[in-house]
Amino acid sequence: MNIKITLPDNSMREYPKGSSAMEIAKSISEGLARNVLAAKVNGEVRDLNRPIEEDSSLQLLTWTDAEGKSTMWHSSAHLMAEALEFYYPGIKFWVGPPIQNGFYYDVDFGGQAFSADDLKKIEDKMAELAKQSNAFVRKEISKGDAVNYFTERGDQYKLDLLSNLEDGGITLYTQGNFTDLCRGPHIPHTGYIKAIKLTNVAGAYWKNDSNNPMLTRIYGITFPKKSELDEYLTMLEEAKKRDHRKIGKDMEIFTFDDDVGPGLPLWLPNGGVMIEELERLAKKTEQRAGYSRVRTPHLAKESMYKTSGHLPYYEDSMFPPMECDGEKYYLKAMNCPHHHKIFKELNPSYRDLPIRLAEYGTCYRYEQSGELFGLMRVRALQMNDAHIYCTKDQFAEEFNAVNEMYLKYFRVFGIEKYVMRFSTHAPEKLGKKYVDNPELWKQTEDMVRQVLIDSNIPYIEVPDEGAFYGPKIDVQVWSAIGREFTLATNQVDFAVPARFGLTFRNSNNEMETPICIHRAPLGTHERFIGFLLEHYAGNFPIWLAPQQVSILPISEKFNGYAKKVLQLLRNSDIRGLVDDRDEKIGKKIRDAEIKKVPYMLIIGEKEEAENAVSVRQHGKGDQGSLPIQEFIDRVSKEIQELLDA
RNA sequence: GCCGAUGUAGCUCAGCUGGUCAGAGCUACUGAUUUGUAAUCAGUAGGUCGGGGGUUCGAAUCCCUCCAUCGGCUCCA
Repeated sequence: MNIKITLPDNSMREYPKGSSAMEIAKSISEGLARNVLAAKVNGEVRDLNRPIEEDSSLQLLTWTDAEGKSTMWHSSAHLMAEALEFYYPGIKFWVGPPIQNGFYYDVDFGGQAFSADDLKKIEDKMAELAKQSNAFVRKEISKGDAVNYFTERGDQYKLDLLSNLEDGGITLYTQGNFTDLCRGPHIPHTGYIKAIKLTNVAGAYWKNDSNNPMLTRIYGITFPKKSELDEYLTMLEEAKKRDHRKIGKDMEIFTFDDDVGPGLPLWLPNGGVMIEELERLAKKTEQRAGYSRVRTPHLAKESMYKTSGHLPYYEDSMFPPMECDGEKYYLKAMNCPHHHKIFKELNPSYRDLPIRLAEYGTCYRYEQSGELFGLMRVRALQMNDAHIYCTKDQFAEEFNAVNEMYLKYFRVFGIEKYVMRFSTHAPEKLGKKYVDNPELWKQTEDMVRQVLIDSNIPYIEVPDEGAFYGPKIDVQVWSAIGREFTLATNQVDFAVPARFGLTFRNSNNEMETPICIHRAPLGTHERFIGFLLEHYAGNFPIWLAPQQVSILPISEKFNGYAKKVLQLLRNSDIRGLVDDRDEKIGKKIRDAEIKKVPYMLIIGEKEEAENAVSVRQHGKGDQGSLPIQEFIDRVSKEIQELLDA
């Protein structure tokens, strides 16, 4: 009897019932059969050698398919487990999934020491086992037999997994001397794994719960070709060079100091310039969009955070309070309550709405010490914050305008890869995790969703991740080295204004509670500049570059003219420096290139005589000579165009 | 906070199992040189080897502890 197999190109072929995907691959081409790792049968990824019993659609997965990679990495995790068990008999395994780059396995070493120094011998053992081309053998087993098997081995972890599995469809996989409870699928045999790198070892809580004991998590990655591993390692090296902590140090953007404290960044002069430029951009953009700027203190009394409802939920993330005149004061971890107080003072009528209060507010959050990470996770942060108070009728338009602002910023910064993470509520948790107002949840979520759809913004919807007071959108971006960041956040709040008793007088002369939109398109200076450092690898667009022009006199004789040029640049708000060291021009150029200064002006006898400058552009080389004023006009125009994107 | 690792001049790093181990390059400073598109030469200066305690005749090197950083976990802008 034959079955019909439909391939991705919609062609159909007939095979005897019970043919395996591998046999089908061989029938198509030898080359394909050599490269195929797993098969997608009717949408389910499966082992290649499992017989196919009915008419099916079939996709043969290779290394170029994400699912092909995952299958290989999952199998690699098993291979690693086998190597680990060889050296550390009796250790217990939790789970070993494939991840974005490679795989890990969580291991309980039962008190035996294991460190990064031991990775090499495991790698070598894995290579040895891979060469044996041991088949991954799938075996269906009843739940009872499985429980017996793992009880006998005293494996509480696999028993825990089993307790959540239904009888039927439970499978074991064995390769060489290692057997694991596993749903599969796997590659046919270990010989497919040609290059192995165990990247690091770390602790991880069992079931990701910090109340549970820690297991040892070992990360690794494998490839079907040695050359691909080399490429991957080179890529990691490159990523290291773009790390914002390294660039930030090299370019003197920021630093930390033991005496100041962990997570409290000091912005060096170059970082100060970037902050000034970002704030200038934000203020201008917000001014045009009808925002009002306010300023609020860095602390407030305990009572305000009780009113806002932040204290009970947020106390652990706030710095401990300071006692003063018999009162407790907290450093602010968010600007919202202060802004709410301002709204209240304004006592507006519906004719005054929307009211948009903006502030680059400084907040302090007591992040756990292990969470601090360069500029990305800090304890003092300045947020591009604003709160928009509007009526229900105004909400969609206001929300859309906020989105437009996000998109403008993405253009200015050349951010092409982004996703909006739209977090909604979970109906069954109304009244617990979420404010109990189903109509408003539905209404605001529908409006937000519609704005996202209308503006054609890529987004993913995540249920049960909203704030307690409303749905929110987090902007996910990816830095050039592939690190994912939540850059900015945008939240709808229909609850806290009520807690503060915020009202406006509507057209019927009744008091009504406004909806509040929290938004911070540029996130915080800390995280945003951290992101920009990696995004641009320090090669900032000229408007943002701490130093825009380096003036390089050929010899000391021209230092005077160089200073004159510098003053002209400064008069036109262009940031420059004269390199008047007693060095040769080649050296000065080299140093300016390394510092990634966008423009270098080489100045000698000819330039001084002609009131000109010789322009060299970073990364592009000699651009010829220009009259000074022409250069200034060109730079000013370039800056304007970048900001008007 | 938890698991693991690391911490030597402003920067990048040597310094193996305790005894000329306090070093190199870059930077900075001084002098010579006065230079045309990615490194001129020479000299000088710089560190109680993260802090504190201990073991030892002797510790950057071994032990304890604290701090910070890094890789993860948890958490998040």
